[in-house]
Amino acid sequence: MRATQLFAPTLRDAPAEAEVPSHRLLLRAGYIRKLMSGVYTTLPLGLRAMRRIEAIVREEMDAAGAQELRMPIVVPAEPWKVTGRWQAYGDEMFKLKDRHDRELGLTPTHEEVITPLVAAELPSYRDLPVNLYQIGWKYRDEIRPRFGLLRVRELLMKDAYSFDRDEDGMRASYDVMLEAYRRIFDRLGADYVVVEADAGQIGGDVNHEFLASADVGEDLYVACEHGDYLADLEAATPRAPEPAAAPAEDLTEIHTPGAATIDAVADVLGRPASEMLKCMLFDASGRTVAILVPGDREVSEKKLAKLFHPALVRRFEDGDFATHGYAKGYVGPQGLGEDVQILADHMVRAGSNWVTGANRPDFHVTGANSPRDFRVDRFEDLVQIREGDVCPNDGGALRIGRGIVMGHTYQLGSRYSQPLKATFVDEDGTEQPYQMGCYGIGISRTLAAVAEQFHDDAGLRWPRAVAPFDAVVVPTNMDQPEVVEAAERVYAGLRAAGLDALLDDRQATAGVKFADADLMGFPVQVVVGKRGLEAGTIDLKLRASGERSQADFDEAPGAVRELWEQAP
RNA sequence: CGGGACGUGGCGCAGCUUGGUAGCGCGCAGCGUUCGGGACGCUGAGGUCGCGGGUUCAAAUCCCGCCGUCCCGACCA
Repeated sequence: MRATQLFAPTLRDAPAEAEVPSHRLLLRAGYIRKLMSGVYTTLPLGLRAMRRIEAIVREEMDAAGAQELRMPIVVPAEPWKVTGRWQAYGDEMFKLKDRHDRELGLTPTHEEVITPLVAAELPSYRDLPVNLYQIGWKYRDEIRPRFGLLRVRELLMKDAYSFDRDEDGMRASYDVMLEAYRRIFDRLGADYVVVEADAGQIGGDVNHEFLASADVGEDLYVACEHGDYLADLEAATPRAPEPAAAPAEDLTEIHTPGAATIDAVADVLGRPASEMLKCMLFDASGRTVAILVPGDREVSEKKLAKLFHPALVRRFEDGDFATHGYAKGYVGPQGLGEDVQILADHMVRAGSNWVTGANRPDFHVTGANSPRDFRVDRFEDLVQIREGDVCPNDGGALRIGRGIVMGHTYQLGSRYSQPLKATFVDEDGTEQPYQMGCYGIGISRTLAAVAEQFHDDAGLRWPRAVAPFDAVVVPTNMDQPEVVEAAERVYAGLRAAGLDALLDDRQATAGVKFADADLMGFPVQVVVGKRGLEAGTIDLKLRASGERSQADFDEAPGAVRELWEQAP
């Protein structure tokens, strides 16, 4: 490819709207352009890089026994209503109507398409297992698209779906996919972790996320300092501390005027927040629930949502306090009626002689102990995890990291096959729902995630698995025919050596070409100039390390290939 | 949706407080000089100042409404 024929407009200044490195650099280096919020055009360089990723994904999917197909992106509403996701996705799903006023949607994922397809065509246990995948566009009307390709409304995704006869089969298929995913991300050169995660909108029990570690990652995960525990922040469960055995003090009411927050009470009493018992009220589809956590901890509303699913949990608002007659800021678990369910975090077990609300304005109590002064219906994992919490496996300290979700795998079981009545006839003649798994990789996001990990001040510096070109040949003196001619020969030699090279044949100064080469991030730069030619050499630069070297002009292809192989 | 900011040639910005001529850098075109880390000179093209309304003799500038974009929160590949 010649630069004069490549549509790759570079920007000297970063557009003001781009904040994170991947967004800024993909725009500047001419990989993408924005059409509207969360929707991007992929320019030739971006498309090449994405195709490199796709190729690796395809190879590993095929090797793992999955077959590629392609499904529509415009789909009828009905199956989505059957599975409940028409409702569950809500405004996040793009919805439209055709001329007959039929409700249609743009696909956020494809369970509702593939499941009926398989059910109609693979009626026997003899047809199983099967694993089908596609690489295609997904649509999600995100609340807030951001960070360039990292969170968009139109995304390129590889989605695979496995269908098995029973749960053992599903788990086996799942394990095969997990292995394939590891190979994919290893080959991409990305620095990533695999964590147990929250299932979100998709559903199912077991699931894993593949996270590229990155400062701009929106997903928090916890990792044990000893490396034996990894989990998504929302799925992580710290080890519950040992119950404490302090002598119980008397329950005493104290006057705490105006101290309606934990901090205020801690201030008034001169005691740490960890000795307070935070009692938060929630409404779980009409039922009142009290959640107890130590005063220095936050309640994880995601964990609550999961615990109470399918009931909808929401925090009490001012109106709720009023109608139920609770004093906001002064609620304590003592004396709450039987109609109120009281859940406490495991950490509450470890404390005693709590300071908590007295259930009337401007008063708290000290010395509150369970079960003498208040009851706990159930102990659950309810707190938001934080740095330094205790690893459930070995007691090590947990650290919090940030990552970008590149892939997510789920064991769905019959979450979709059941409602969609997708069944096969088993060996014993009975109808059984398929046991499914689904496996996603955000191709466009992965490109951005890799860019987050591989860049410097000068621009992108792709690992060779992703780079749109393996090398760029830069003739420095376009006014000198012998230089141009030599560059052409090197370019031809590289192609003969199996390298996908870009020849920067633009009538531009060397400085411009060097700057663009750095910006675009090709692994190897080959400089052909007058100076070198006189000595019979070319100059090489490894983008990743900035390391420069020389090679004999006559041995250019071999030398470049050798250097390229040293690239990450 | 709640909170914050921004919208002026392709990109980055100034001008707005205190209404009166639309300006700078980069990029783009032509000519010349340069030519191994974003060269230089001269000449030139390019702007409904986001949109609509209002105030005013006069609005990029003041007022109202709308739209768009970005950032912080709840969602996800």
